[in-house]
Amino acid sequence: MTITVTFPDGAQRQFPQNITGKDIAGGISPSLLKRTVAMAINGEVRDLADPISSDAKIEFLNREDPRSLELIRHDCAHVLAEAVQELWPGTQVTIGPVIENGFYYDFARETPFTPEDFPAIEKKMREIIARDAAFTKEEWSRDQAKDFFRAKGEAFKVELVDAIPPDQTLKMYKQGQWIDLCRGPHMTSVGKVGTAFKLMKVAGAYWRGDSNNPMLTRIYGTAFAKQEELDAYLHQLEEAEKRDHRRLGREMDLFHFQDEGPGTVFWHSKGWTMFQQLISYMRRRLRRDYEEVNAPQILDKSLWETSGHWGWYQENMFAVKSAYAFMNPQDPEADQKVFALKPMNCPGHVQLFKHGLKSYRDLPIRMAEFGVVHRYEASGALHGLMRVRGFTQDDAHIFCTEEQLEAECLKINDLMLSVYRDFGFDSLVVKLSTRPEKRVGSDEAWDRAEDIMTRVLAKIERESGGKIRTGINPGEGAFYGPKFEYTLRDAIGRDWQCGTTQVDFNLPERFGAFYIGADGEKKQPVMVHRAICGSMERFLGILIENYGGHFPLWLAPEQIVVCPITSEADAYAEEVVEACFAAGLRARADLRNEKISYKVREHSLAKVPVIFAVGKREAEEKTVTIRRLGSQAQETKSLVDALAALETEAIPPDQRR
RNA sequence: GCUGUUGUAGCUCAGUGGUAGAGCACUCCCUUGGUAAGGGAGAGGUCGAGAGUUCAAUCCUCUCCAACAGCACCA
Repeated sequence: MTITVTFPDGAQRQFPQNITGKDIAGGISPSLLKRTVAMAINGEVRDLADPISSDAKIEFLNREDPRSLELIRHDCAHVLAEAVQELWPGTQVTIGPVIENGFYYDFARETPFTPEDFPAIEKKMREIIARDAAFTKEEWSRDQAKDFFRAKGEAFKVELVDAIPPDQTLKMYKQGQWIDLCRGPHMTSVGKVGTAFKLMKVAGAYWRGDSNNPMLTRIYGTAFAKQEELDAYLHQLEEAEKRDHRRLGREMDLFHFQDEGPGTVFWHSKGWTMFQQLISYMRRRLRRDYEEVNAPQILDKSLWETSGHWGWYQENMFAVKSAYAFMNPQDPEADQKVFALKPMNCPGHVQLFKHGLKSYRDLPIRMAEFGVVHRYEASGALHGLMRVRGFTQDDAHIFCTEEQLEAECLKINDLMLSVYRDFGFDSLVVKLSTRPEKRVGSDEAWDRAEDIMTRVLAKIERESGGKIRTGINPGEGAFYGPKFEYTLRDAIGRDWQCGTTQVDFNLPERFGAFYIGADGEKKQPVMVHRAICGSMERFLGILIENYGGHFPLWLAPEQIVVCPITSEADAYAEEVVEACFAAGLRARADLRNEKISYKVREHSLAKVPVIFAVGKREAEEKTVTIRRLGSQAQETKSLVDALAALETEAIPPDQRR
C-alpha cells in the first residue's frame, strides 16, 4: 500500500503508507531533517514524527516559518513548566496555552511566584533547552493518565483528563524525563525553542476562568524565533507605554483621579475642552436624524423594578437616599424612599416615549442623550478613562416597528462607521452577542431578535469590502436583548468595546409602551439601544492613545501658544492671541520671563500643535514665526495668512464634507 | 471582587526603629535671551488612613482605602 505525497514545488512521490514526515525529510537530505521542526499536512501543522496515512500535500516547517512561532511559544511554555517543577517540586501544573503575544502557564503553589523568581526560572529553562531532549508523543488511556497524575499529586491534570471529549485520543508529550498531557503539536526537540524568550509578569488567574474556583499563579512569557524579534517586541511595549492615556493625561494636564473618587474623572480644563469638542462633533452628526433629550439622574427604585434593572443589574447600581434617612434608617418620620442613580438611559427614554400618545406615523423615533450614567464596577476592573464608574454615553434609543428594525440597524451601522472613519479607525471588529443565561424575555422574542441581527451582521460584512471582521460571542448579550459590539484596539493592543447596537423586545413591554397602528390598534414598538463612542470617557482615552497625544488641530485643547522672544513683544503677542480668538482658534500667550528655547521645549513636551514665536521683527512686520509640533522647521508668515491656514486646518472632519 | 505588587513634596524617585531628602515643577531676585532646560535664593510633606507592638513607628504587625499587573466582570 503506497500513498502519494505532493511537495510545495508540485513534485509528487510515492511512499509506503504511514511513513513519518521525519523519514521523508531524512530521505531527502540530512540537512533538511536537521532544520525542520514540524510539518504541515494539507495545511495543518503536525508533529514531524506523525505517520501520514493517505495522499497528502506536505510542507516542512523550519524555525523561521511564521507557523512555527506558535510551536516555539507552546514548547517554551512546556519548558517553563518543567523548569518550575524542577526548581519547586510539588508545584502542580495545569495549562499553558499560546496567546497573542506569547504564552502563559498556570501553576498551583502555596506561595505565588514573584518576578524575583524569574532569573532562576529562566536560567533553568536555558539549561533544559540546552539539553535538547526530543519531544515524543504517546497515546494513553484515560485511566492510565489519571493514575499517573494522581500518583504525582496533579489534581488539576486529573480534572483535565476528565474534561477531554470521549471521541478524542489522549496524548502525552515527553521531553526527557518530563511528561505532560497536551494536544500538541510540538517541534522535534526542546532545543528548537532557542534563546529568544523572556518571562514577562506574574498574576493570579482562576482555575478554568471561573471566579468560584481557586486562584492559580500564572506566569506570562514570550518567545520569538530570533533575538532581534524579541528586542523589537520589547521596544514596541516601551513605545506603547509612552502612549498610555493615563500617562499622557498627566503629562498634558488633561484629567486626574484621586482616592476619594475611584473610577470618577476630575477633568482639567484642557481635557474638558477635548471632551466638549467630541460632544459637539457627535451632536452635529445627530442633528439630522435624532432628537436630543435629557432624563433625570436619579429615579425611584420602583421604576428600576419595573424595568428589571433592580433585579438583574442591582450589583452594579448605586442607590441613594436623603442623607438624613441614610444616617437614621429607623426613623419613621424620615423619607426613606430609595432612588437609583441611573446606570442606563433606556428607562428614562421609555418614559419620554410614553409621554403623549404616539402614532405609527411618528415612527421611527430616534431619541438621543449624552447621558451621564453611574455603575458600581468591581474595584479591580477600573482602568483610567477606559473603565470608570461614572461616564457619559452618547446614547440613543430608537422606537420603531419590527418591519423598520433591519433598516434602522443598518442606518446605525452607517453612522458608526462614518464616525470611526473620521477618527482614523477603519478596520474594526463587529460581533453579535447572543442570549446569556441570565436574561429576561421569552425565547420567542430572543429568536426573532437574533434572527434579524444575524441577517444584519451578514450584510455589514458583505458591504464592508473585507474591512470589517465579524463574529459571534455566544451568551454575551445583555440581559434584555442581543447586541452588536463594535471593538476598537488601543495602543497597547487592548481591545475596547465602543459602539453597541442592542435590540430590546422587553423594555417596551415592561413599561407598557405602545403606539397607535394604522388600523387604530395599540401596537408595541421595538426598542433599539445604540451608542457609537460608547463612553465618551473611554473613547477619548482611546483617541489619546491612538494619536499618542498628537491631536488633529480641531481636537487639540490648546491649539496655539504665542511666545514673545523678549518682553518687548509682549503687547504684540497679546494682539496675536486676540486675532487667534477672532479666527475661532484656541490660543494663549506665554509671557513668562524665560528664553525662547525654554518655552519651545516646554510647549513641545506638552504637545501643543503650533508655537508662534514673535519678536521685534514680527511685531514690526505683523508676522508670526511658526513652529509645528514634531518638526524643527520655522516658517515666517503674515499673521493674516497664518491664521487663515490654521482656521482651515482646524475645521472638524464632518464640516469639511 | 480575587491573587500579587505598590503608596514618602504637584511630578519622578532616594532613605531611616530616634518625627525626612534629591531632581524637575512652584515663588522671588538677577538675566531681555531668535527655537528642546541661563544663574541665584526661597517655600513646600500628619511619609495613604486607623489601630497595635515599643521608652520611641514613615520604617515592624494587623485592618481599611487607593493605584498598578493579571483574572473574573463590562461601555
